[in-house]
Amino acid sequence: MSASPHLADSCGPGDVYTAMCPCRDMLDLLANKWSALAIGALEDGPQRFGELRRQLQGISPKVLSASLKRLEEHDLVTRTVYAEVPPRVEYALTDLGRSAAVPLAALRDWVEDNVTTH
Amino acid sequence: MSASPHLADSCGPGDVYTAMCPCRDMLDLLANKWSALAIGALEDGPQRFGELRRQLQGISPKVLSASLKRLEEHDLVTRTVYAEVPPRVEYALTDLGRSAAVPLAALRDWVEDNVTTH
DNA sequence: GCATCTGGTTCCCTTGGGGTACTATCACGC
DNA sequence: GCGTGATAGTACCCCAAGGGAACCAGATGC
Repeated sequence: MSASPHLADSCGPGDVYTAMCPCRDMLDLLANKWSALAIGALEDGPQRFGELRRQLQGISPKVLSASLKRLEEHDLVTRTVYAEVPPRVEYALTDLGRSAAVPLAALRDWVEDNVTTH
Repeated sequence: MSASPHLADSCGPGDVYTAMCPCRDMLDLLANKWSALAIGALEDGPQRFGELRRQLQGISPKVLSASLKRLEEHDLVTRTVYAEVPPRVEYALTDLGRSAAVPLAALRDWVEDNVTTH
C-alpha cells in the first residue's frame, strides 16, 4: 500500500499526515463536499455562477461564492468577468483543477455506486 | 458517467448532485479531511484510538472520536472494545471501508504529488 | 494512597455552513 | 424617466461543527 511511515522531518516530500504541511490545506480544500461537486460540474466546461448554483442542488449563493473563491485562491479554477449586462461571470478549471478532477470523479463515482439507494 | 446530465427524477440510481439523495450524506462524510486521513491510516490494519490520534497529526480527541463514530455509523469502520486494562479499543475498516479507501488514497496521493512543497 | 495508562467526554470559543433578504448595474418595455 | 427583470453576488443572523484544554473512570503498579 502507501506503506509510507507517515512521518516526515517537517514536510519534505509532501505528507498529508503532517499537520503543518501545506498539502494539508489542499486536502482540506478538496476533501470537501462542495469543492468535489463544483469541480465535477466544471469538468463539462466553463459554467456561470447561476448554472453552478442550479447544478449543486442545495448550495446557497453565499457558500458557493466562498467555495469558488477558495478554489480560485488555490489555482484550481479561474474566474472570468465579462463586462456585459446582465453581468456574466464564468468559472473554469485550470490545468491543475482538471488534474484534481480525476480523483474527485473517482470518489463521486464510488459514492454513487456504493450507497444503497434504498 | 462524468458526462452525465447531472439530473435525476428524484434520486433513482444515486446522484450526488441531487440534494436529497442519501449518497449526498456519504459524500459529505468521505469528502472530509479527517475521514480521508483516518481511512487511509486504517488501510495498514486495525489501529487503536491513541495510534490514530498520533498518526492524524493535529486532530483533537473529541474530533477523532466524532469522526470515528460517524464512520462506524456508515459501516465504514468497526469499533472493537477489548475488556482489558488499560482499555484497548481497535478500529478497523469494513469491506465497504476498504473499498472506499481506494479513491481516497488516490485523492491523498494527488494532493501530495501536486502541492508545491515550496 | 498515589501515579500511570488509555479512551474518551465536557466545556468554551471560534469558524464555517446555511438561509433569507437585499444590493448594484444596466437593458428593456412603456 | 420609471418600473421591471436578470445576474452575481454581499450583509445579516443563527446554529452546528471544528478546535483546544481540562477533566474523568477503571485498574494496576508502586
